[in-house]
Amino acid sequence: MDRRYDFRTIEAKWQKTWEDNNFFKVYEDKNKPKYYNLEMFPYPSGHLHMGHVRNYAIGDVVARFKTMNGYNVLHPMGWDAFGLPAENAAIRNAVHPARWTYANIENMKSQLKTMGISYDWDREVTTCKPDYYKFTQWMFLKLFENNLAYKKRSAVNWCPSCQTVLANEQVVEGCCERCDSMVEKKQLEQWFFKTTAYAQRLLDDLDKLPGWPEKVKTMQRNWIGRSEGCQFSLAIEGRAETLSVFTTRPDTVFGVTYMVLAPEHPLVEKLAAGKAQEAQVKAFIRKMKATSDMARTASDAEKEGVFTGAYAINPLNGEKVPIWIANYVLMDYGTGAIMAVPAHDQRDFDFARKYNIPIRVVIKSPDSPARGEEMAEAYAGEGVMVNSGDFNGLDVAEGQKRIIAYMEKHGIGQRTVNYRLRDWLISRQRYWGAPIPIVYCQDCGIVPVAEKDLPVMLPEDVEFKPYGESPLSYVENFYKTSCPRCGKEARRETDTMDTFVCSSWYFDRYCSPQESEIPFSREAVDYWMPVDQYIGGVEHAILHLMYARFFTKFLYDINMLSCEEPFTNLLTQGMVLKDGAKMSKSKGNVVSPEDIINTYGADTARLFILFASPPERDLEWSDQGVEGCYRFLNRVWRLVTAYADTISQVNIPASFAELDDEARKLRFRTHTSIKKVTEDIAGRFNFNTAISAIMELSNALGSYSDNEEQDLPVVKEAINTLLLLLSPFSPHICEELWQLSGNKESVCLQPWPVHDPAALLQDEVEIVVQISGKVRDRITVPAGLTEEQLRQIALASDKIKQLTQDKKIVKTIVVPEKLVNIVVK
RNA sequence: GCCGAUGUGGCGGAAUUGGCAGACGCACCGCACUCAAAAUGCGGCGGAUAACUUCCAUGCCGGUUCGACUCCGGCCAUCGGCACCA
Repeated sequence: MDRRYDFRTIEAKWQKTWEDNNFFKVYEDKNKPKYYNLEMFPYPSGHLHMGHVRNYAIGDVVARFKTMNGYNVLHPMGWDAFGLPAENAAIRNAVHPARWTYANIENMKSQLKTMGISYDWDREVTTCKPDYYKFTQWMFLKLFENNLAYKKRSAVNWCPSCQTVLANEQVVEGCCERCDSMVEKKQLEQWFFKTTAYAQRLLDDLDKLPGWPEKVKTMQRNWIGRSEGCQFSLAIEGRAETLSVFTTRPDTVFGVTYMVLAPEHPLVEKLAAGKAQEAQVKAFIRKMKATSDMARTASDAEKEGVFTGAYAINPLNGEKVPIWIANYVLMDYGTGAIMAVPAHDQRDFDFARKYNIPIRVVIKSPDSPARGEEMAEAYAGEGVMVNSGDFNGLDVAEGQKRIIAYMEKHGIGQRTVNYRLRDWLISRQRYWGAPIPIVYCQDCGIVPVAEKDLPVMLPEDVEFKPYGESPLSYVENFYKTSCPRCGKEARRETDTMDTFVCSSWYFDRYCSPQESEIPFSREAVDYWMPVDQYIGGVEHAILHLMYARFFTKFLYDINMLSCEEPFTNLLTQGMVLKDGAKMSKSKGNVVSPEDIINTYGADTARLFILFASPPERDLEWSDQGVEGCYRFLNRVWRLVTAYADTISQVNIPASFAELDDEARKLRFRTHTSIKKVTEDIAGRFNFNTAISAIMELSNALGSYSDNEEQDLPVVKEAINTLLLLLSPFSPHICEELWQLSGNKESVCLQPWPVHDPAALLQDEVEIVVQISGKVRDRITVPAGLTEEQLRQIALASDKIKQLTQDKKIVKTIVVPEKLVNIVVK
């Protein structure tokens, strides 16, 4: 047989075979253990990039490996198809977002198919199709029904370039996550999902996810930002209103020397009204409005503020303290007001020094100054309370408890927990998204669309230009409707939903994607969910992964799901870099997957991307590395085709009797490779080392030259093993070679090989002899010797004798099968 | 500033439980095949040294240990996340 490795023909052939025979179609099968393997579905930008290739190559190895190990594997793919790029492209190229999106999906799907991934395409989910977004809207209605979707007017993040509002999670360092424009604050009435109602569970249940990277859990914990303390009220001198503040340090309440409100605080104007400071206060508010959030919240920003002219009364000591407003207090955390304790809070300290406000020490430790004037910085450490009336002498922890108890007893305040997490702002003033199923009626107010009337169809004939309002608000036959409750003329909500809503439940839909009356069947999700292995980029650590967890908990609560967490194990893959930087058009360092697949084939592309580094680490793209993997597959091709005819006539016996040295060495390599590859894939996803073990097997086969007839079963076993082990990585070439060497059934339907422990036994092992930890000799000995025997052999070695002759042997350490260490003096 | 990760040849990386540092691949060098080149095959490849089976070497300094890339303490650098969160 003398054919060269024609990857083009081979890959097309096997992709067709798999497809024609529905190889990857799965059904619920109670007789097999299930395995739900999921890669994050892509946004259909039109082209596959290397990050996708890496993501899906990793996923496919896991899927094929699990299938060969007897699992019933669900491995679906779909499209996160709503979103801004489609709309922007529509505006730029005068093409409808739907057409643009569907064309992209078609293109990416065919690119994906050339990768040869084992997807069950019958389960394909496309979030912009009415049969899907019908149920995204259904989710909204359920949340609304359960008081978890609400509308409110507040200061929201506005991206002037995207012309829409953004959720908190979508603002990165004050800029829009998508387009990097500086985000502005706007007062708008918007729809929110009450994620804060789930803050504690989202936090607690992270502990139930041992299969998640610590890094991601930490990021979510920080994002949720739980802090314990108390909230209490202060009277305002000469007014009926009270001022409410949150603090984590109630033990320092006797150290309060002033109060601070956020400039946006609703009380500010009232407090300053008629005071000498009124003009100053108004000017400061104006200035803050003009300052971007980014500039204002930068930690190195200079603290500034003004006195309002009003005073509050400290409820614990009756003291009158001035109320200021300052840039360093934010309206959207806590109550938008703080008690300031300059002696024990660095921010308050900086501010007090600048404006000559007294600094009073109330926590004293042996190594902290006793007087405010002596302090160089605030003291936030442990100590005992001083200058605190009846509470003097208590330590920080005890003081906090006692102060809170006192406040609760006297109705001043209570213990509270505050979260940094905000509710999820889900309305978007854009066209290409799922319409929010709500109607506004003059008489009935906010009325949800009836379930039977879903989906609220996105109209097609629309002018897309964003004017800061949803394009739907200009489409009369969309917004004009009748009230679902009273039937009178009413107006539809014209905002659409954040696309993260769509991606918060798609993994449930994959379980039964054909359902038309319900979002998913209970039976199907009970069989498949939760996802056993989820794979995707770490950039979703907070956004998507927290929203999906929120949805899952909600669906559990309304008895739609039996699991409370959607993803049991999470693998966050690293980025694909070129010349040390993320591939991007602007840097001109993009390598196109299409080119690579055309030049070397999908098997090579997949192999390289898995070989170049472990999946969680960033991967440096190397054209020469790709070349090396291509060479390796060519070597495998030559090796196997050279043997194919011979071994197709050979049977592998149930047990191997007498083998000569060469054959035994080859069997040893075959079985160590099985063991290594299995452990590397199953145990720790180290595909790079799994591939090197496969290469070692191939090298061993290559240098095996002793072709006696009676040893051919050993060769056949080695070749079969090589193909089986390599098949999850580079499936097409393995299918072809598997067939060429006389096998009838597809390689990917074979059971995963199991190593034979007997083949791993060696008659001889090399042990290292050290003197005081330095290698001084190597001796080949029979396997299985006792410690004492090894010690004697080591001491008997000429070299060791010579090196130890005038030394005193203090002790010897023996590690069986490995080493002897002789400690001398 | 806080939290987390990472740091090993010319390069990507390996060493899984404290036991031979550098597996596997790339690059490079030599040889074979060839008129020649490519492809392929064989061999070499951390540094020092004339040489060795000698010494040095896993970011830096120190410690524990018979033995440390691995454990402990202190630093440095790079990357990522959070950042006036009261």
